[in-house]
Amino acid sequence: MPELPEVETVRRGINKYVKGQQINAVEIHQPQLRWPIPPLIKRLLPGHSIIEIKRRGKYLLLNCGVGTIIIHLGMSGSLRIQNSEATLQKHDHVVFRLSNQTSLCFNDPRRFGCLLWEEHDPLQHRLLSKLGPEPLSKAFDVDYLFAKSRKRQVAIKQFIMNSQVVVGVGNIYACEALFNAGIHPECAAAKLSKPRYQRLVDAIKRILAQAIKQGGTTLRDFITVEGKPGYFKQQLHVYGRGGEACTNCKATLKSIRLAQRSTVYCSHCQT
DNA sequence: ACTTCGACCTGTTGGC
DNA sequence: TGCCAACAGGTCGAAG
Repeated sequence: MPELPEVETVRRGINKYVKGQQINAVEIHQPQLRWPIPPLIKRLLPGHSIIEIKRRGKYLLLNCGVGTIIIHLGMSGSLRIQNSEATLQKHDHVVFRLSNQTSLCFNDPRRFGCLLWEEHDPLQHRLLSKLGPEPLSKAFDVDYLFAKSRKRQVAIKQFIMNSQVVVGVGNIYACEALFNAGIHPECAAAKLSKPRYQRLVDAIKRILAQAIKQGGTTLRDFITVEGKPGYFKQQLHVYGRGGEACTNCKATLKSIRLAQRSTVYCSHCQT
C-alpha cells in the first residue's frame, strides 16, 4: 500500500483516534508476517496507553510508554479504526481493543509488512538504525546526495530507492521525481553532476510534500483509517502511463523493468 | 564495500 | 466462463 506520503497520512489518521487511548486487549490472529509478531505484546500491552505515534521512513512507531510498537505496512498493509462491535475482515492479523470502544486493526493480505516490539529506543532497532535521512529534512540536501553517490555504479533510480541513501522514495515517486528532474532512470548514480542532483533533490522534496498535502492519494487500493477508499487520482506524469504520450513533449513514454520493478520514463525528456 | 537476485505472500488483471 | 501467467505500492539478506 504505502509510499511515504501514504504512511504519513495513515499516521495522522490514526493519531486522532488512538492517541491517549488505553489498550484493553491485543488479539493476534495471524502472527506470520515478514517477521513473527512477538507474542509478548499480548500480556505486556493491556493497561498501557498509546502515548503518541511517530514515523521514521515508512515505519510507524506507536509509543506505549513501556515500549514501542513498530509497524511497517509492506506492499499491501493498512491500519483501520472501527467500532469494537464491528466484525473483523479477512487478513486482519492484529487487533488492538481500545478503551474508547474502538479497535485498531492491522490488515495485510500479502503479509510483507511487519509488527515488531522494541522496549528501548526504536530508532536503535536493527531495521531502523541504518536508515538514511528523511527526504523532507534539511539533512537531505544536494551536498549529502552528491557525496553519497560517488563511486556508485547503480542506476540512479535504484540509488534513490535505497533506504540507506534516503528513506521513503518508493517505485512510483522515484519514477515521478526522475521525470520531474529530467534524469534517465538507468543513468549511473556516480555519473550525474551536482547541478543535476540539485534538481533531483528539489523534485523529490516537492513531489513528496505535495503528495502528503493531498493526503497520500496515489495508490489504487489505498484506504483511509476509517476504512473508506481514499483514491483520488493524482497527477502522475509517467507511472502507469507506459505507451502513452509524454505530458511535456508528446513522445511515447517507455516502459522497462529495472531491478525487477516497472519503470516508466520519457527518452526525450530524460537523459 | 557494492551489486544482484531470490524470497516472502495474496489478489487482480489480461490473454487465450 | 475458466485457466494460467504476469504483475502489484517493499526490502531484507545471501551470494557473488
